[in-house]
Amino acid sequence: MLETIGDPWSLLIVRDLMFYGRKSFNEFLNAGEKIATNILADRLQRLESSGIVAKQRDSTDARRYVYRLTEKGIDLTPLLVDMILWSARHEKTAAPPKIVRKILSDRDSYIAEVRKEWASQS
Amino acid sequence: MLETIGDPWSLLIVRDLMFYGRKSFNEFLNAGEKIATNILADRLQRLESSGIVAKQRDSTDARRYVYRLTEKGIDLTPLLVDMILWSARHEKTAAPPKIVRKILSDRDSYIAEVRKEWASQS
DNA sequence: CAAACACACTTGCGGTATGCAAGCGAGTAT
DNA sequence: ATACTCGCTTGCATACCGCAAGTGTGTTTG
Repeated sequence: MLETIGDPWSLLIVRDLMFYGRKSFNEFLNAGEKIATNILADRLQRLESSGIVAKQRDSTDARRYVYRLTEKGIDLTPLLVDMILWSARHEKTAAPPKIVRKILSDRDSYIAEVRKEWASQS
Repeated sequence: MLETIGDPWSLLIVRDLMFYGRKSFNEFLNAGEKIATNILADRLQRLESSGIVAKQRDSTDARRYVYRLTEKGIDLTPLLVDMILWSARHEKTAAPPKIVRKILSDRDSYIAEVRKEWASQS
């Protein structure tokens, strides 16, 4: 658990994947958090080998890979949602207020919504 | 958020505090995870300065300090509970099966229970 | 078709954080 | 008074990280 989740970068990648629709190496890289390329490559590989994300070639551009959440990764949704809630409450959060408000009004249905979005892809 | 939570050791300390009733330096140190003393001292200080735990002298033994969760720390309960659930589902977890079963049957009331236990101390 | 470019990495290097063992000062037990 | 406990602090070797540059494969452009 903590080997995979207890790492800031891994969590950020999962978050980008889950909430922001980012899915390729460059999209993660340019996500504003300034992760180094070697660290990103390493974390993606770990996330893959721990079965949280899956990697496949982009069908439209063969140099590119597409990363997606596995079932195990999708199951992290409640956890990330709780992180967002906690941050919103106790720290100046960077999360979009729109999402925060939505989660605050109904956590469970928001989780169900995220799950539904991913259901088609996995 | 990730500065405080995105660190494995900090999370373990909060967990020990929240679920296992550990509250002194030595109790954290001998919690089986083999954290180094310098790291433990550093993490406790960070947790304190970020307002997640509070430190005070033990009234029965003046060499000892007692650490306890603040309101901000207690609010991490749902998050830790979700971690336990996720681990129980996807990894061979080290969490006591008894607790896991209890959480599985009713997450919200378990969280309320933890909160209640801490209410008296804060 | 060749040259330029994009993408996902990999490598080298200097700096920071970590693990380990030992030590230290204040307080307690004998 | 002496030995011991507790919560650190210090020194040192190793591991990890951030940054910049380079590599190989695949794609676009003239």
